[in-house]
Amino acid sequence: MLNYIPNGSKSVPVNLELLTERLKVLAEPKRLLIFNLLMEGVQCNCELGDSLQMPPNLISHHLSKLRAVGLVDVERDAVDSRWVYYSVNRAALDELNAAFGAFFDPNRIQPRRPNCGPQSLICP
Amino acid sequence: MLNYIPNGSKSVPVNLELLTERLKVLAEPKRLLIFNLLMEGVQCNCELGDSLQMPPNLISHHLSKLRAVGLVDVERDAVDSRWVYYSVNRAALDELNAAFGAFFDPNRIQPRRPNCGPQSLICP
DNA sequence: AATATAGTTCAACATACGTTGAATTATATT
DNA sequence: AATATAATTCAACGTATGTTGAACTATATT
Repeated sequence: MLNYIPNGSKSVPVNLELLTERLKVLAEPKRLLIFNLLMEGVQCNCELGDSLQMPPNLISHHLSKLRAVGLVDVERDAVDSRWVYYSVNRAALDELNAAFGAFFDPNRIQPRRPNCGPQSLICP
Repeated sequence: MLNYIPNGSKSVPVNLELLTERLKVLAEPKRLLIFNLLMEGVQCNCELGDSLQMPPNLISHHLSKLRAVGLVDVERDAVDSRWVYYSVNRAALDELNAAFGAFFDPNRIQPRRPNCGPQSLICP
């Protein structure tokens, strides 16, 4: 019902859709650099643009993708609302680490159980 | 020399190029499903195609991308070399987990140190 | 020798996506 | 009121990439 993979889906330990979605957003060189700066606490658009030598509209674009998957939060400055501050969403980061760790856990690796090939008698 | 990011690069704890490269390969729904089956020990092309209901040439294509970044190994059957068996490269998986864990470590999150905005006196 | 099988490679297509420059919004300053 | 500033949105472009069907390679079987 969740998906129609005959064999594989039964033991998938995580929400694969969410994991793929977030990995896709992170798997981009400049976005990963932006995220890295956010991990260090740097936050406003202009700072990111200066540090990474990227135009502000590109920063905006990449940040909107990071926001779309919940990895980054936004807050406007209380004194001068022209400034917006970006930060890593801690809960999403924890979720990401948990999902990634569960999926890529080396202990999940199983030895080959041949259902096919000349050393098997099941498959044609 | 390594790269020309003025501020951000100094404390990046991992090889960002390799991490991005591998995440890019994994951040694709069907490839993640293939990799999931390989974690479970299923290995030959035909099995993957049957389980995921995908044509063998597509399986080949995705597996070649997983191989290209070292995450998957290939071995031909000793008895009948028409069959090829795919497996997760344990060393690469460990590397991936180490890099991911180091980069997305929640302890890396720092509070904002304003270099910009109205609450700062440095930046215009 | 001829046929079948497992898998790969190739060419072509459609779509997704990062990048760019200009226009736009919203707030603050003069 | 007019100008400046921080950021976003929009339209357009070029490239990258997943998908498909057919051709091809290599090995095994009859």
